[in-house]
Amino acid sequence: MLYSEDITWATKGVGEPSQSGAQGGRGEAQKEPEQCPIIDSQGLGLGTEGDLQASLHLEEHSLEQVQSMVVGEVLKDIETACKLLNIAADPADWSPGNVQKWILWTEHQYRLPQIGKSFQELSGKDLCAMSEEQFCQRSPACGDILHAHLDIWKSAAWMKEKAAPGDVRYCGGDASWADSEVDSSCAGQPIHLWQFLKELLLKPTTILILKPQLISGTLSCIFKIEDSAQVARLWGIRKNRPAMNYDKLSRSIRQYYKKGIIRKPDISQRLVYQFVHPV
DNA sequence: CAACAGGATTAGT
DNA sequence: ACTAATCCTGTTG
Repeated sequence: MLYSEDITWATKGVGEPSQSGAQGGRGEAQKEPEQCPIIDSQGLGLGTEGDLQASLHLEEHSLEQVQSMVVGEVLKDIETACKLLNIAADPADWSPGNVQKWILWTEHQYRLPQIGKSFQELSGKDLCAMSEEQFCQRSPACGDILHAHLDIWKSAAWMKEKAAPGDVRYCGGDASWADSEVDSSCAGQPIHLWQFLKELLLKPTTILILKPQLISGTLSCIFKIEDSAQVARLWGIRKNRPAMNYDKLSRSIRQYYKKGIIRKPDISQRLVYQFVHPV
């Protein structure tokens, strides 16, 4: 269902806005399935019918690969957004406040024109029941786009429910995954502190917590270090630096000030920092 | 006292 | 060259 819409949305939306930090290390993990250049479609093939069928089959196969990859990316993005905004994955569970957050977030992520308060007072269920026309009525500028985004969230929730009804996720204690660091971002290259912090933010832990706030219409990426000693310990483990402590770690964070990666929020508080570029 | 700011030096890549 | 580790002096709540 609505795959074609998903794909067009994804190619328009997903790739572009990942200018987070310096080199947002996200896409490197899975390489794109071999790009077969012009050769396949014209140069060699098209002799016999068998060849043609084979190449068609190949194309279909790689299309499937691309599709599942894109779906995976979309699900990951949704999961990230849920954690950042502290909202449920299923739009049907949203309160009016959640709806407001989601709209602001989507608006911000995809550089949509400002919508204002035209969706206020609507619950997630209300939102889900609305047609594209009704969306456009409330927001002529980008109602269609918002509707499409919501559709993706809806089908993602639907897929999730179908795939894992009794989904018992990692409910274990905090540091269980940390010591057996088998993390995704193992590109081999040294891990940057800011990457490590972002990683920690998106994990189910209370060592480091996000406090997404709406500041002048945009979402800021403010976080609080709840356990400085623990953060330093984990960082020391990751970098194989047993003598690491928060004093030294925070010095490294401070180095980010002039690089424009992390800063202190406007109202400076102890152990609270802010990523300059929102997610 | 622990967090914070930032200079200087060294280490590791 | 760059990032981070280490060490340090001084400030602040």
